[in-house]
Amino acid sequence: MVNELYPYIVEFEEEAKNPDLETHRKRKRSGNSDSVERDAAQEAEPGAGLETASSPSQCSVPPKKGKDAPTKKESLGHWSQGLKISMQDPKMQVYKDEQVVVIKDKYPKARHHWLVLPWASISSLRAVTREHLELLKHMHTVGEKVIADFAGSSKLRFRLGYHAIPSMSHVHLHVISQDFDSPCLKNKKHWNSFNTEYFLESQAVIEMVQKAGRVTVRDGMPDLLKQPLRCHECQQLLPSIPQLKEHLKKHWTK
DNA sequence: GTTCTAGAAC
DNA sequence: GTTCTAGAAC
Repeated sequence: MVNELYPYIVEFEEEAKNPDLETHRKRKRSGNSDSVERDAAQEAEPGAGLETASSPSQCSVPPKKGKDAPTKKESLGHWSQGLKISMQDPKMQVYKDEQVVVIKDKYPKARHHWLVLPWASISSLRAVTREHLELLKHMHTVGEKVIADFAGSSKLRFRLGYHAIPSMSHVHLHVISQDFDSPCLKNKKHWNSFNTEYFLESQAVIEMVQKAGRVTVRDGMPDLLKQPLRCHECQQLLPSIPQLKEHLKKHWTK
């Protein structure tokens, strides 16, 4: 049986956390300089991004009047589409029901870090309307259930929320414990994306959709990622990521 | 989103 | 000299 959305298999590159892989850490770069932020700020484009460069069976995609036809190698092969693929992988799925699926973040920024994704293709919060309200509430509820099921006995605090300008396509709710004890947390952008207003509380997003019918974000979000590093527990300023990470240890409940 | 690395910061 | 950050990745 053919999966219409994902007609070909994309292999995930396993991250080199395995010491055995150390010797061939060098790998081809697959860089793409397209601006992610601008991309995320645009409206959803239904139908776009489902074709592949090497798909013999799907020859004719309705050509979008001349200009920005899908000329470049992108779409599903592009890193920003990775969630669409991960969420389909049973090995990644921690929970699923008719509306949503939960996977572990591939590069967790804390001891517990999950993503709740709807099966429905919603590119980002920009595309969210009141008709998605119940879905957003369900995503939140499922997030809380996953916490209860997998970290219920821990005393860790959790937050649920969305990045104001996500890098990855497909709406995803972050469910993340507040220890931020993870080797994948490496830079200022990582920290500030979860510890400034760049992180939009799920509850606030739900209320915004309820009241305004859509999600709007204040200007200057990219600048928030460059703000000085401040401890989320005691507000202390730290001069570098290594020093922040060392500081965080004193708040651990371990 | 990550990796890699030049050169700034210490 | 070493640590650390920040920008490119065709």
